[in-house]
Amino acid sequence: MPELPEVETVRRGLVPVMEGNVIAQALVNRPDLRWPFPDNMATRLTGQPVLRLRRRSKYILADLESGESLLIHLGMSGRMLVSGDPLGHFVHDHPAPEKHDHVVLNMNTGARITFNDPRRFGAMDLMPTDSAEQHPLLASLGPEPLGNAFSESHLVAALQGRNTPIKSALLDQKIVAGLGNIYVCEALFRAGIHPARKARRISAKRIAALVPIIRDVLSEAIDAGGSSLRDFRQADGELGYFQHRFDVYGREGEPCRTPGCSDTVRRIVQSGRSSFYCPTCQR
DNA sequence: ATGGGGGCCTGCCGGC
DNA sequence: TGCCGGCAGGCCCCCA
Repeated sequence: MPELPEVETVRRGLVPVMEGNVIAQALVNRPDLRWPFPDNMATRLTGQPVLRLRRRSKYILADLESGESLLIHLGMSGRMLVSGDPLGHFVHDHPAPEKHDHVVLNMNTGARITFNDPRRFGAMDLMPTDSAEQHPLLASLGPEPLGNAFSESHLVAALQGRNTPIKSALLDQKIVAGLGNIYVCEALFRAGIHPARKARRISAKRIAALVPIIRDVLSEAIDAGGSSLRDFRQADGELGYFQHRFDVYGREGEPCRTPGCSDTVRRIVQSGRSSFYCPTCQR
């Protein structure tokens, strides 16, 4: 159930296993996830050296020597399991296959990467590396929140006149890429902004303050993922799931963490999604 | 153009 | 114990 920090954690975990190594064999166990896999995906992956692993928003891109890039999206329930890694970072033995193991990549090093996704909201696709940005899933994405293009002036301009709740606006991947429900809730808590407040009713000053807060929330989560990744290496090789301490997300009815605040975290539903917030601290 | 809602899937959890 | 409704962190598509 990954947002940007979880995807980045998965990418970092895959780098030592994939980058510079060859996909000796790709096994594709069903014709599709959310969408059909591209024609001959297994053939187009098999034998390919992986030059580089990149991330754009919540997507991982593996650049192959053939000039194609493999796009990986984990959807809501996608997981990457690494086993048989000769570097010793992950479990050495290959575990028994499990339900929902949809794609398996056997590397020339003996490492195996298994993509497991029960809900199948995930996706894989292949496209030319040199036009990857034009891929339909990537073409209309807004700036990376940890990059220079995500500036205070960008966010102020993007929210200008928008009549939608700030919560919905920050979930809009065209405005800023990579945020999901959890980190939007967390960022709005830190910024002291009520999730239902209309974007156009928030002062430019408060919008601008959101930019470093969003960066901090995501960076801290990535750091937390990096530290727990070491634990997973000793455990079962699973990448991307880690416990992180949230201030409001999933804490309905529990005390607000703001020092001196005696209120409790509330939950409201916006566009069918839960929003968690403190009514005293967020206006 | 913008904003809101439905739908895709399976698994899990709490209540009866 | 079993069944059922509600819920889940993403994203696309359609409609007003």
